[in-house]
Amino acid sequence: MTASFDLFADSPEEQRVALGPQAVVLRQKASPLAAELVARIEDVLQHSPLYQMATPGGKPLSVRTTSCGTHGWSSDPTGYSYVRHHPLTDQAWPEIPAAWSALATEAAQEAGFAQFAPDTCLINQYGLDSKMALHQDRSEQDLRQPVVSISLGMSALFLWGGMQRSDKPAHVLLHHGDMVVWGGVDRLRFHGIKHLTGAPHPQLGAMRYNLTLRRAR
DNA sequence: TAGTCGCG
DNA sequence: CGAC
Repeated sequence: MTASFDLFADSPEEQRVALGPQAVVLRQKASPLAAELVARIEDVLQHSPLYQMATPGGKPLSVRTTSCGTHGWSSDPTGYSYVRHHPLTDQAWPEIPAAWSALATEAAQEAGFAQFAPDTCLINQYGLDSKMALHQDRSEQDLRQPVVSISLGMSALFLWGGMQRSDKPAHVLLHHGDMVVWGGVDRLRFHGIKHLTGAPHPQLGAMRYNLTLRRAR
């Protein structure tokens, strides 16, 4: 079931936007918390450098990616999977910053998913030319566990689709500090990012980071 | 097939 | 929106 209209997040007082029975956008009022989240990105990237992945068919992704947690999401010629080591450094992924996992657990709770304990966080860095085609998150072992996505930096146009790739997606503008949580009947909804929009971010410049916290195992 | 193209 |  796809929304028949576009959702535009232009009212700052709006805290929650329902995307489905078990999917919601949570917007933070102020951003001291978001600033703290941003500060931890630098820590993680220092030990876990961004790199460019490609689809199993060999098409490069337009985002740069890295991970933290016990597992990291990976795409390579053999398919999508979770791996325990950074493919370039061969080192174990750094720990998920406590501020990130605590916030993800809290957001999941808010969305109706109790005791969410992420073991992986995918970090996607978007530039002005980056986008993400419609896809499903389905490499996780237990699909009863939700997905928590945190937006930082420039705003972006989020595509919220249906259970089939051809379903027409709703458009949702995501801003710095916004979180999207989805699970249950909405867990396999197709989603993507059309493009960045608005002004460069004061701290991050013409960049957006998306933190996707999941339970891989 | 987490990308991109070609057709309408 | 199907096809690769």
